[in-house]
Amino acid sequence: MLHDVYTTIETAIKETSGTADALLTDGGEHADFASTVAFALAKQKKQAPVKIAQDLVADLRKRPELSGMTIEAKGPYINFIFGNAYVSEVLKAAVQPGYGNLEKKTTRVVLEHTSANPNGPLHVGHIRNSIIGDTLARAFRKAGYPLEVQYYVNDMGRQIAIVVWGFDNLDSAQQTGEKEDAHIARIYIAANREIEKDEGITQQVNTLMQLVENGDPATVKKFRNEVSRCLDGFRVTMKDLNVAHDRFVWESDFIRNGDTERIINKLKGMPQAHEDETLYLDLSEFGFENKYVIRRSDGTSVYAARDLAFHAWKGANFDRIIDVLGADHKLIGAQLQCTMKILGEKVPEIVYFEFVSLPEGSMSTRAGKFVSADDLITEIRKRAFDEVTARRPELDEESRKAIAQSVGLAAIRYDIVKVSPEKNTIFDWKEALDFERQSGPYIQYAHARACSILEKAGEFAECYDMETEQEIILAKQIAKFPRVIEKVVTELRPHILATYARELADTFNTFYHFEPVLKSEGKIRDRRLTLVKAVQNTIKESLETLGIDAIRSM
RNA sequence: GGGCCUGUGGCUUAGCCUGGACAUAGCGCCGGGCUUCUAACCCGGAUGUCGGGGGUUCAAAUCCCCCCAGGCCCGCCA
Repeated sequence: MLHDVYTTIETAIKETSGTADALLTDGGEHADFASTVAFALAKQKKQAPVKIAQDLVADLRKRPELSGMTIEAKGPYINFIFGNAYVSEVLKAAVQPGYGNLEKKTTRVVLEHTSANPNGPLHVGHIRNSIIGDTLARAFRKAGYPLEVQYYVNDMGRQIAIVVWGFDNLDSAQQTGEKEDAHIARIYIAANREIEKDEGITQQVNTLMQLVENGDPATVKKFRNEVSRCLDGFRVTMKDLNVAHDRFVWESDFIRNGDTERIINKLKGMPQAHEDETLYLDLSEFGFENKYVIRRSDGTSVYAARDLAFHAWKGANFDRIIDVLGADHKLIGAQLQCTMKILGEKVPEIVYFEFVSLPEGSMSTRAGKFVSADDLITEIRKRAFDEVTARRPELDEESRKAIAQSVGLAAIRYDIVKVSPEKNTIFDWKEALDFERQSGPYIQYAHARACSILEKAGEFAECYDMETEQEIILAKQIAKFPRVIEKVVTELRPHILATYARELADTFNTFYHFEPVLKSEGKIRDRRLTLVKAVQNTIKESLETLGIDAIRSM
């Protein structure tokens, strides 16, 4: 609906001014929309921008399609302020369940995220991938797309071979109470130490890799077994984070089913292909200087070959392919996109996020230097439980635990998703455990507050005619929600939703402190309750799209 | 050496793609607000060479060029 209004204004400006671009932008604090078209016309019309703006406003006010809207010239700016009819329309939609759902689409989307190597637990860097990916997934579903979310299981890598070697050759018993993925990390770290001491082990690891590629049943079974155990651990962590995948796709399947062989044969026929000891592509004409190796001299395939096969398969089954990958994948991601394009296959869209490091430096599973997501979850639940206990001592332990779990989840997810993905971040315990403003719990609190008012209010007659400045500001903030969802899926930037949800909570809190709801009477009470219902519903939809529980009490 | 990303008050951060009205907010700091709808809150104040320099433009945090600093990448690893 906001979109329709935008188009209407845009067309009106173009027709009135005769320009090709209406230069229409968000009006910020001044207006709902504003145009700077007067600046652009100043030179050609040889008139002052202020005069041009005044003349245009006079003409625009005559247009019937803009009636009900306040149009004014403020210096060279032309401001558009929506009328009450617009606000009423918005609120009618915003009180309905599923507000913000966009129209159903038929484009089938496949989204891959997390896909961490199964050689140790998910750490705070991996879950940046999970949370960006899962939030995008929720936004796509809200935007009406049929979507499948996949986890690509790298079960043939050197890391896994090292894990398998460790289990075969070291003291590898699982300790009591030790989670599967933590157990695997312990063996992986120990095995790497052995490799540093004795170079001969590398040969044994290479042998394991050859055996698995050739399909040696015993080796394949060992690899599958350890990888599965690690994934079981991941599933627990991801469930705690409210992150879900529809399908786990195993890398080795693309060897077994012949897809990798098929794509290699196809690549051989390309003009960019070169075959000496290895098979590689020369992509220098596209700006890539290094060789893009597809097959080793010993005949085994490399990761890139399997990845090409995987993406060709995705392209055959879906209309749009999106991958969420760490910034370290930028080069190979670009090479993959380039190669898919040359092959005439669908080109994946890739969302990159920069690294999360620790105050003491980069994280490394191999070196055992990382903060695991499980540790973070445990700590944050403890901290949240203490907080709930201090604030709500009257609640029984079970209720406090449930709230703490939701609050902890909110704190983690929001803390990660609120930052632009291209920003390098340093994990900070103090900040992660903060529940104040610009946090998930802050937004949950605003929601719980709205729920509390509605619960106390009981029945009321919905009224959509807002009057005071605070009411209208809040209603217009609510109006932006569907556009935010649209923007997230268009730009593939979920942090936009995080910012929006916080701003909506801010606006509601300000309203709450200035405009009494339950204490007002008659029509004023009805319309404010309607507004609270709309804001409660919009915050709820926002939180759920962020993968955060919209709890009714906290 | 080359490529990509980042650099915004003491700290963290939005805005940058699509240039425009006093640069967004949080933490911290100073001062206020709970016998009143949940104070995980609200209101007010101080704090900014938008990394540096050049350029384009009526107008630059935003576009272009150069430089500086940090991160990542440039493997017959994944």
